[in-house]
Amino acid sequence: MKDLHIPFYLRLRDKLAGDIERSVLQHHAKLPSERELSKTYDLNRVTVRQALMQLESEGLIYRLIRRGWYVSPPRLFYDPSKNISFMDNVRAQGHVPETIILSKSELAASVWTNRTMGIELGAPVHLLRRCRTIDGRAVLVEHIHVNATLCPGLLDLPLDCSLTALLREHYGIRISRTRVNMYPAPLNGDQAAELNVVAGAPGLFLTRTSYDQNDQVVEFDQEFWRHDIIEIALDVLNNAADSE
Amino acid sequence: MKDLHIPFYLRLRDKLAGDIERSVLQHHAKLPSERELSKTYDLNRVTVRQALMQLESEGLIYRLIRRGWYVSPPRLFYDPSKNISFMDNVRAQGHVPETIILSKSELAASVWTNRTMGIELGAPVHLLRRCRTIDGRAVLVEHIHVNATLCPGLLDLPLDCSLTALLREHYGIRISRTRVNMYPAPLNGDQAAELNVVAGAPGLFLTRTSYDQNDQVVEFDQEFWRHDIIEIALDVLNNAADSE
DNA sequence: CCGTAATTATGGTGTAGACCAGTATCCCTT
DNA sequence: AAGGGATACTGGTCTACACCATAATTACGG
Repeated sequence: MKDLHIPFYLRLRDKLAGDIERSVLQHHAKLPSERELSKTYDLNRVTVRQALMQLESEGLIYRLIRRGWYVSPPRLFYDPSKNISFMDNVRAQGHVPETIILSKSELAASVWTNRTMGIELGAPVHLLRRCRTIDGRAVLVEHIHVNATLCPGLLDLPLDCSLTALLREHYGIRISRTRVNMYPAPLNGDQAAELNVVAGAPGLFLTRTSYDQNDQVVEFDQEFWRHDIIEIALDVLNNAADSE
Repeated sequence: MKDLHIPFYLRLRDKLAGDIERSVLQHHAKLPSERELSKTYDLNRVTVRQALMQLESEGLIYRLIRRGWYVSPPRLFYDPSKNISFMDNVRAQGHVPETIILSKSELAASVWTNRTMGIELGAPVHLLRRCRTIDGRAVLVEHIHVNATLCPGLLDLPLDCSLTALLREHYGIRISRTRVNMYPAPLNGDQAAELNVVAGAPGLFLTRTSYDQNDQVVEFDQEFWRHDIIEIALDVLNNAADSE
């Protein structure tokens, strides 16, 4: 026998999801306050929040911390197998991208840097932290580590565009291959603050390890995305002998 | 001035995360019950659950519905750009995969099927629902739609292995390219039940659209993954003219 | 008219308690 | 020894309330 009872928080979820689908609520529209929803649907505020957080995890709504809940716009497509820059990709889909430099510094390679990048302990490393926005909304923060021995003075160049282009044009470094890793993970402390979300909000963690012609790690990039911003999409061409 | 106050639920999170990292708690080990944690750390059960759900969303722990919370094992690597079958991929990483047929049926193409697969309305479509496990634990359910006109009788063949192999060997169909899409999304109702998780638990939604030599959609696969199971990893080779 | 201070409203965090629906266990009966 | 039923326990859902920090708004004073 099936359980036909649907919890209140899922019913409210369905109601609101329906309103969004039928465009009763437009993109970036503000939802009523939690207390107001609580009153109109005669539910406890805790239950209302359960429904809202459900919708958030589905990517249908997002929140501005201590300000309210808003309807999410459609996702941005991202193809990790292609080397299209963030700026170009966003523009190609009809939106306005922006890059904000949060901080830049040079530090000595730690044990961790040695492990992930193969840079000898104490050697100089550039650390660049940037925030990217789409249509004025912060969608990701990134921490970029660059082997400073290969590109001294990099941080004095204009850093609000493609780093790969800078490396190629100013230092003759060509990225031959890039390793991309990603998995869903919540945004914590610092990243959450930059993105104006509550600590622990769902996110997508993506790393990019770029190797040069000599198979040396030039750049190690950690990207913390809001989870509801992107949809990963790639085309796979099938070679002769494969199984699935 | 920074806010130095750390909420109780995050402190408990940190404590438990530390225990897991230092292997005080082993993989698949059961955590104390919510009420017990509530008592030992002198916190309300709601607050304890907040910490547990935080750890769940980070992929550090998972839950068996109404049974308890357990420590997650490491993630499985998955390269969407390669055509390695689930079975091979799991085995290659030292685990035991299994495929369970949930249901199989033939139905007439709906409007939705027409849109996504380009099959004319009313034409026959095979629908296969499977569940995949790793070391005995259900990790994903998949709904596979196959253009039945191209492969009559497919459902009478053994379906617990690679479909692509069946299509090639029995029908001479070769998949020339596959479109892979994915984004984080919670598991709802049916999928959640199959995976023994609570409705709304975090997940990863992945679709695979396979085209044959004539660029016709042969197979449309929807996969609902537990979010903590996989890490997507792929290598990108850089061509001559790219930006980032 | 503008800038600032006070007020109000909002979401974020937390407590205490309750009931329900499944799971696991143990004990009793056969 | 095996089966079955009562029972304790677990997580899942929900209420009612409270307090805080910050955002938005209003009121006030120069």
